[in-house]
Amino acid sequence: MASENLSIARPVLHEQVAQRLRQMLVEGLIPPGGKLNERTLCEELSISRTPLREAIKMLAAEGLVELLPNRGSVAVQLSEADVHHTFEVMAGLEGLSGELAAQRVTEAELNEIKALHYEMLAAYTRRDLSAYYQINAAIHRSFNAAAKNPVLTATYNQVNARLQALRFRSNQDGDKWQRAVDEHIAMVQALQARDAAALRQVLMQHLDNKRKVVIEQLRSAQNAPTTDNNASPSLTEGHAL
Amino acid sequence: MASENLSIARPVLHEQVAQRLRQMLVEGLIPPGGKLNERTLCEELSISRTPLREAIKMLAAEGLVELLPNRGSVAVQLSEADVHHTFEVMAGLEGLSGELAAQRVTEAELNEIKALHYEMLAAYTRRDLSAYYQINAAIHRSFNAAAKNPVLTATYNQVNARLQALRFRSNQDGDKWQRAVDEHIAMVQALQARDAAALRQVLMQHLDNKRKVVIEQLRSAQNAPTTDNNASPSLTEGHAL
DNA sequence: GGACTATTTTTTGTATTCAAAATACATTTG
DNA sequence: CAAATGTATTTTGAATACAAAAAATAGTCC
Repeated sequence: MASENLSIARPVLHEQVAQRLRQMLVEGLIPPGGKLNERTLCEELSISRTPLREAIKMLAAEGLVELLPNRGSVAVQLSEADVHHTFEVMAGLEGLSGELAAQRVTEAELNEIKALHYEMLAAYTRRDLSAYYQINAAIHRSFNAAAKNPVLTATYNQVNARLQALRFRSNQDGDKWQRAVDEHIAMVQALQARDAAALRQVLMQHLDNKRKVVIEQLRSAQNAPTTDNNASPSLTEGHAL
Repeated sequence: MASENLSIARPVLHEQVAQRLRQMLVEGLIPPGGKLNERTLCEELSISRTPLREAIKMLAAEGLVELLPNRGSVAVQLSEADVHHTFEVMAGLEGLSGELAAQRVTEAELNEIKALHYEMLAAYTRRDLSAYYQINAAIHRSFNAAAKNPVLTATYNQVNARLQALRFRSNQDGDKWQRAVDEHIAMVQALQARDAAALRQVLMQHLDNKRKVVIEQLRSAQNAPTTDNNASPSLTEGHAL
């Protein structure tokens, strides 16, 4: 868990395949609930079934796919309760991340976060949703990095990956977007003040609001299902976390 | 993620193997840093390499083993920093568990926890460490169950599994054991009062203290290494969480 | 004798093969 | 025609076979 290898990464097939499959799941190329046909995927990726199956087992352990004994595997399809629970855990992890970041953030890191924050405000002012998302994600990564706990980062990323596959797009609504931005302002203030409790509070609230938006969207998407070729309640493109 | 099957569970080999390997890792049959020789394990478990390798990939995704490209896999050996970081995450998850449990615990659950608590006090009074551990684990499971968040439970268990392989034995010291018991008393009080913030605080403090004890033991074990046949810093038997 | 290299052996990674289960399809029967 | 049953096909599960890399061993040279 500590040994890092600096030599040029020679590709290990099952690792490459896992990475590729993760991408396909997050990008919705394999929709939630969609089946992972081994033969088809082997042909698409030009590999044999052995490394493919090994990769699928890894994704199953990560909670991205579900194994159905003797019936293959499908991309996880989170129920509304699942989404609720997952966001609760994400909020807890974000809160912890904030607490630790407030204690451990360096001046340089704080400065970079502030810079990103202003970039985000710019994107918001322009109502540039795409740029906003990218910067938003970068800010969250920076908070995580400032917390300086690789186990937390890994756990966070793993849980987050399941939500990414939902491909929701929050902050469509102007009101909620404004609120999210307000929360971001409070975050930076709390971080600068090194106020762990406050930062935790803001981050958890932030995630809580995001959860509400996502569940709301999930519901409306369920009521008005799109004419999707493959059965899936996936929403529009874009990653909101 | 939601579908449950009540039909007779037919064993799936890679799943069985993964379970068996987890057991071997937690029980120290495969010591931290120990190599997982595929041929040997195949013979021991009377299976072919395919399901074994699939199981190993799952354990790697769970963070219990590390994959060394072209060189097989080894049981993770947590550095002191790793242990520190892992406990930090555990504390965050426990804290969240407590917060949710305080909000959601039923009277029946609370009652059972109180019963377990008194059993624990009995075990402590008798200085019955083995019984204490078992009851302690049951109490923590009950808290988790009361939180009613399966994602949290799964995440908690996965992170916890890595620590289990350390096989440490805290509370040897009378003073620290007393403190742990005091914390347990505070836990039950906070839960009964449905005081989420207080329960979170106590649980995080509890984990924090446990972390200190474990790291202390890790250090003393490193300084005075036992005449172990296989290279491993594993301590005495017993699971302290 | 020690360090280096060549060769053998072992071990891991991947592909292929075989077996079993599930699904799809066709046929029969009420 | 619908339901049920039997058969063929597909798909998954597991074992074996083959290839490549790493480790171990032996031999050579200085």
